[in-house]
Amino acid sequence: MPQPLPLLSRLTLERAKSSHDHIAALLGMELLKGLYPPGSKLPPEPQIIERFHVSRTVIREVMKTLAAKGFVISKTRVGTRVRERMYWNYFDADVLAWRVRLGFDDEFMHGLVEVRRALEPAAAALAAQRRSAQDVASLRECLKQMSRGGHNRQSFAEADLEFHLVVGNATGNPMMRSAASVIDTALVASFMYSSPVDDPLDYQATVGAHADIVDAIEAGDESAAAEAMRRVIDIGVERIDLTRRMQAKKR
Amino acid sequence: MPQPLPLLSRLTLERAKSSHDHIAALLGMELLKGLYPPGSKLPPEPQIIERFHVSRTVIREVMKTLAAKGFVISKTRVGTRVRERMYWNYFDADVLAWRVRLGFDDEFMHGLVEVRRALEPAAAALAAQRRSAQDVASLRECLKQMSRGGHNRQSFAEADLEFHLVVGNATGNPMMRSAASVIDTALVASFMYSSPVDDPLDYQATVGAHADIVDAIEAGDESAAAEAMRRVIDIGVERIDLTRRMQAKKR
DNA sequence: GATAAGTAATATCATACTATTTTTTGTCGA
DNA sequence: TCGACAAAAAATAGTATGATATTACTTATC
Repeated sequence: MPQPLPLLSRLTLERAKSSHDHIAALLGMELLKGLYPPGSKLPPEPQIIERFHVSRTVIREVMKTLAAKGFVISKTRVGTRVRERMYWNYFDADVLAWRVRLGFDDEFMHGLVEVRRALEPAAAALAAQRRSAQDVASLRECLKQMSRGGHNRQSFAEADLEFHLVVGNATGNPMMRSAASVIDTALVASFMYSSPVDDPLDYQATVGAHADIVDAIEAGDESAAAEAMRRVIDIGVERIDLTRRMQAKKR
Repeated sequence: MPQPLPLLSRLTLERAKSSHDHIAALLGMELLKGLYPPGSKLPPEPQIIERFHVSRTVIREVMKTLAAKGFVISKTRVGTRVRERMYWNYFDADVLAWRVRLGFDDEFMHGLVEVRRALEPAAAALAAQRRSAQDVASLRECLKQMSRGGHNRQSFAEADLEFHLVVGNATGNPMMRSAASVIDTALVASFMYSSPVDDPLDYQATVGAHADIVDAIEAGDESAAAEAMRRVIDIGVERIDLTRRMQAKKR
């Protein structure tokens, strides 16, 4: 039987991996950092091989991975060139994981939230429009998981992620599903930074707002579902802003 | 000097390419078609090699590409397994190109439009909030390109795509930029199916609606920009629905 | 049952060879 | 002498092949 899926592990643990994954992440992060500006050429294969002490096979497969994510493009005789940032696929679990590893700065946070505010209320509205009885049952189950006491940051984050994945699924739109999956995984990583479980009031508000979403979806009320989803996102933003201000004061 | 970018060519032409790209597209499309259900295992390497008559190198690089897009995951001794559809990266130029090649059915169209209606008005609003003088100038230039006469489907589609890319760029949000780039490229492929240039009234309405977007962005009016963007999308939807109905009648 | 040996699949390595394009060089004609 | 075209060379990624390493499942052994 297939294993249960490693939900957050990809973003959080990142331990020992294949040399391919290791080097892909390293080069990916260097690209994200802007070490190789768009339009410039990456060093030729032999040089990269030299640098990492691996076989050409590994390097080539890494390049294929980076090319698949829109970062580079290779041409015979010409070399491997970095593409314009516009073509970099930020809607990608690996890319976001690399980005998070680079640091969770304000700019990145806000960009993520902007996308989330655009997509997720729309997803909630679609879910309200098309939800099946099964979807609603799954959401209620998620809610139960979230509201059961005794959560730590990790376990609450997983429950929260699961909730949003189910909403994405209920839209019946594959693109929404895949977007929700990617975005939320990255967002939830922020829970490692500041989490609702640290503050009882925050915790209660978060769970309550999620319950509102379920109610609206069950009732088939699109605009209420979208509105409730917006509230959930905003609560998260406030928490993060608050944490930041407190940390700034401490310094 | 770097070449001008091949905007649509990736989605439309798809000519002779490397065997890697060819096989990646083939397997990617088979996966999209559901030929290998999630959870199942792909045939082992030797069998795939047999099938395509290429070297192991090529097959392995194809697998890395598919893995990078979230379609499969390979493990030593276990084999290559198809992942749940939720993890497939639909926000990807290649994946959308494969999907388009499979056919532009209603369901796909509407899914695309739903995402577009969620993201692009938000992008327009952000652009209105942050636009630079340079952005506005670029948009005006795009508009001029769109409204100059003598367009064929391809050339108008390119001008339209460029417009939306500039809007995405003006948001200053990398995720918005990359999303706009991917989505619009796929959407614009629909212009090969039905284009505003075929009908003078439609053409005029489309250009006019785009002009409204620029005006709103320049004025910094977020909600007007979002609203105008919604109108642009809806005009496109109407055109496509109309084309479909006429084609259905013909049969 | 727990442990160890075997085995089948991908992961990596090493070394060729091929194909494609850019650059250079050479040739011819004006 | 200059310029235009053509042929040759060189550089780089693309493909091919076979060997070894690693890993997780299976079976055998105690």
